[in-house]
Amino acid sequence: MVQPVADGIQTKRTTIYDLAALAGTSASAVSAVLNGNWKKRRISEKLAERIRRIADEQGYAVNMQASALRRERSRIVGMIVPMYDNRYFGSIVEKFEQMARDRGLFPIITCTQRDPDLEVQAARAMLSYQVEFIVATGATDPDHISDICRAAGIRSFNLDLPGTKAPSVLSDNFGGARTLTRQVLQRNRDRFARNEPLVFVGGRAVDNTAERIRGFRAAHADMEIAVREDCIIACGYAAQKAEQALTHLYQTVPDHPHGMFVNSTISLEGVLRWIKKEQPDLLQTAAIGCFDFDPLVDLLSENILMVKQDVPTMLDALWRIIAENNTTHEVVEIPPVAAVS
Amino acid sequence: MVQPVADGIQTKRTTIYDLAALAGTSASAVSAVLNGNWKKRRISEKLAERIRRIADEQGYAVNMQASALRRERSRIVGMIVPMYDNRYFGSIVEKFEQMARDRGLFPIITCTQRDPDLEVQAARAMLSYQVEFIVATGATDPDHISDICRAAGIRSFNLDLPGTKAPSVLSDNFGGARTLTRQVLQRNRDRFARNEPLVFVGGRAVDNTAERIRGFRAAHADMEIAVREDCIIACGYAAQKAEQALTHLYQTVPDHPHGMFVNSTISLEGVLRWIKKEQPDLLQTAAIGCFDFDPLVDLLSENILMVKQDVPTMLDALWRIIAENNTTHEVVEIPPVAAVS
DNA sequence: TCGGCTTGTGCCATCGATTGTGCATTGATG
DNA sequence: CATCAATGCACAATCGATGGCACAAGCCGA
Repeated sequence: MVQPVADGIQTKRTTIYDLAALAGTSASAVSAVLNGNWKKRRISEKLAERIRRIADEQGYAVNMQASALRRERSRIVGMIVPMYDNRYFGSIVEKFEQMARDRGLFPIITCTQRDPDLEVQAARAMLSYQVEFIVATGATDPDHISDICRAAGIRSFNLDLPGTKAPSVLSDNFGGARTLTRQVLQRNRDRFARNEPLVFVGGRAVDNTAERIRGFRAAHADMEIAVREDCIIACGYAAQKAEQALTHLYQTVPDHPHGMFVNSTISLEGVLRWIKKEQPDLLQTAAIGCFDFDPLVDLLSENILMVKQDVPTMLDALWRIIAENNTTHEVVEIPPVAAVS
Repeated sequence: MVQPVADGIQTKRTTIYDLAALAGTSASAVSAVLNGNWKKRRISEKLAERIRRIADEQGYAVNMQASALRRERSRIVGMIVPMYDNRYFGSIVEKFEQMARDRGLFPIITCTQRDPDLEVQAARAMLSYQVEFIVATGATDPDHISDICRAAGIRSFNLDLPGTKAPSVLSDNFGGARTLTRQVLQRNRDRFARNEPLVFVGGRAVDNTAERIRGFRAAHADMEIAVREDCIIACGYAAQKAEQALTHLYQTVPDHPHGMFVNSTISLEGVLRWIKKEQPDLLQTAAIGCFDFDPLVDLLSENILMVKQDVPTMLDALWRIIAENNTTHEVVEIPPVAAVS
């Protein structure tokens, strides 16, 4: 079983059979010792120790493919994420990975560029690798992913954007948007003597944006300011879309307001590009709100208020639901941490 | 073989044996048809079509665990990344995933928090899942990862930070730092009438930071400005470290310069926090350079110049080396795109 | 009509790890 | 000394997909 060695590189990996031969015992003993249930199999401490030593010397690592096949349990868990272009998804991924590892699971994460086809393709690939469940984060079509998972008999969960066919954990978009909008309106009134509504930019009308717009409206009502219906622009998240939308707005709606509610940091990028090009002093004459947090923005600008979604609490809730294992499709809403700046 | 169904969820996945039974044929025919080499096995178009239809109806997905075990080829490729707290690593991961998928490979990526132990643990886990190679990006100890991979007989590659035991692709840190430093020195001279050296903040002396410091020195020499050796502070990348370092510098070195070379966007975060707290008008009286690019910073500040590392070209080079399959441990240096702002 | 060739399929061993089962020892007890 | 339980371990089947090989059926020319 021991293989030829070329240039210090083994052409073949060490298996439990190799270790068994080296230790003068059987593969089943090796397996039992190395995966920890050797006491159940009444293997002597002496043999266990010898096997462990030899495994160590050989730098043995289980073949998880074989293990998973036999156990019918892969210990792999999957997460689908839209993009890595912002701190929000970045921190979700970092935390998810860590929490998976803490539970002895192996996380595989893939970003799908907000592309529904890629999402489906990624989910199918994960199923082929026998993931134990899939978390669809900010998916464009969460229910489709749930359907695919259900057909394969594995669970799925939604994060950041809700679906109707799996449990969902998301921010309190209504509350967060309401608070943020109120703070921006207030600052425009106090600091810039602007008693006008805000422009709403970014996001897709079909997803959490609807709830945020509801919060946006509620805040205007709270402050007794009339919402400008023609200035609510759910143009998608991409920076360029936001930039174009504002260019268009300023060309076609002469009496538009100046403050803004921007629906993500990536949309904010487009907004800032537009500001730099077309309204370079806007940030000195009006406040902007951004639903999502970026520390660099926070440190560089006085007049951009942000809400920070509470990633740790969201992921705690997610893993609690994963552990619970019941079949209700509950929706858990987590309040954002706070609006800052 | 067909399993009981509960609540619309199959408790057991469909296998090629199930499909074979449904199609009235053998598992080997199903396998051959579904993985595309049915022509070699002279399976009739008619049977192939029937099998494909049934597989489709059943929503069949191969068990990659079984397939990989048998083929002795997982089609999984691994990448290790420090953190997701900046756009640079984010774009590396996005691009790597896409390029892996384009090649029919399944990427698994894990972030290791700049923790050497986690890096090793992650590499071992990937090896257990039989990855075909590992790319260590910005690793704190690339050679250790190379050693582990070599012991398992699989290839490894270094990205962003070089190692001596595997091919490496990285930015031209010397050239990039030299250009950036020169531009910042120039701007300090032109715009702020400061003819003084820069403070260097962030990074670890053992890694690419050394080359950047070399470029930093060269630029000072180019401009005939003496480097302040007591103001070169490779305090690590973490934001807090940079913040503390500057606090300490301003307390203990009274005649320090004011412009800065900051070694990453995450260090910049600490620098900006410190500026906001302790020197709120610094950005109006001195220019800062940052080795790494963040579009939001670019749009919000006039006086922060940045270099953008050329991720697409770096990854093209990486995959070229991966495809080449030769054993030299070459180091490829890619010039950054440009300094902007 | 018979051997030889092509075509189309099925059988079975195999990948490496896991686990139910069974079989020797050993020591204790009557 | 016989009996029995406890102890320590090995054997072999199994997970699902793959691919070498054998084999049957059909066809052709001699």
